[in-house]
Amino acid sequence: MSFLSEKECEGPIKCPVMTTLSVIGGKWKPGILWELQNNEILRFGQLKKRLGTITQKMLTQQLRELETDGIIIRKIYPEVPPRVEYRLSDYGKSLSPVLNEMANWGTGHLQTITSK
Amino acid sequence: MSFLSEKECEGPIKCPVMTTLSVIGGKWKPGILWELQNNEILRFGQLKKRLGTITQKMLTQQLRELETDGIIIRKIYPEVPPRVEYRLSDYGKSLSPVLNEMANWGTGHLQTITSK
DNA sequence: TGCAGTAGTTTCTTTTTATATACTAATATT
DNA sequence: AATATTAGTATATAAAAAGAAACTACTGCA
Repeated sequence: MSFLSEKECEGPIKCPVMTTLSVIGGKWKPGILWELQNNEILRFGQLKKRLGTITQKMLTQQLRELETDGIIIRKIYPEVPPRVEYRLSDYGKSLSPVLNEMANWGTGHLQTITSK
Repeated sequence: MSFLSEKECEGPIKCPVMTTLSVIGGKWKPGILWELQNNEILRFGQLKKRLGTITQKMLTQQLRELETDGIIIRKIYPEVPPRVEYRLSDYGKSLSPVLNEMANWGTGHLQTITSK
């Protein structure tokens, strides 16, 4: 009937929806996840190009957070010039139903608001 | 295979995940939606009490945004002292699969991070 | 010697979000 | 006449998120 228990959304106890938001929220994370969902492996520069207007600082920062949360895997090749590859972890792949639902609803909502 | 098309996440075209985020994101909206999902009808003051530490300004602001997006319905009773009731619209109820997935994943994630 | 290439880091500024606090209106109750 | 009640507004402030721009390291190549 409900999607979370009363206690989980009260007082100092964390609401699980907000927990999810803390992992995939923000301006760039959805785009990063989307790219990694579609491409399996991407280097830093490729990711940056695909995201278009993101700054290096933001990309690094968001990637680090996703890595810390166990969503993505960062693989460094000790070469010069440097090469770093990013991919979704298995845990990160477990987000796909969430992202799917969000994307579906968002697509419908976009139609709703642009057609009236 | 994928949850959104390439174009939908590029350039000036809006990413549908971010569209959804723009409606349900932020610090207080998940909590508001959760309360209205569980209680059907709530007055301003009841909502405020349940959310604990939210300020009146933020509550008003977030409620107005949800109303503008068609997610909730605001019913004013011309009484003194004033009475205003909030409830989810049918459109707002269409968010429940999204919130469900988010809550499920968030619950699992909370366990993951607190058990290690 | 000096430049290209990659994946960053650092510092500073701007923008966006959120908070704190005080104030209002209209009536009923004390 | 003062006070409580409810759902807000208004104004100012603080904190968080994002952006801009410059800088670094290491090596190969011209």
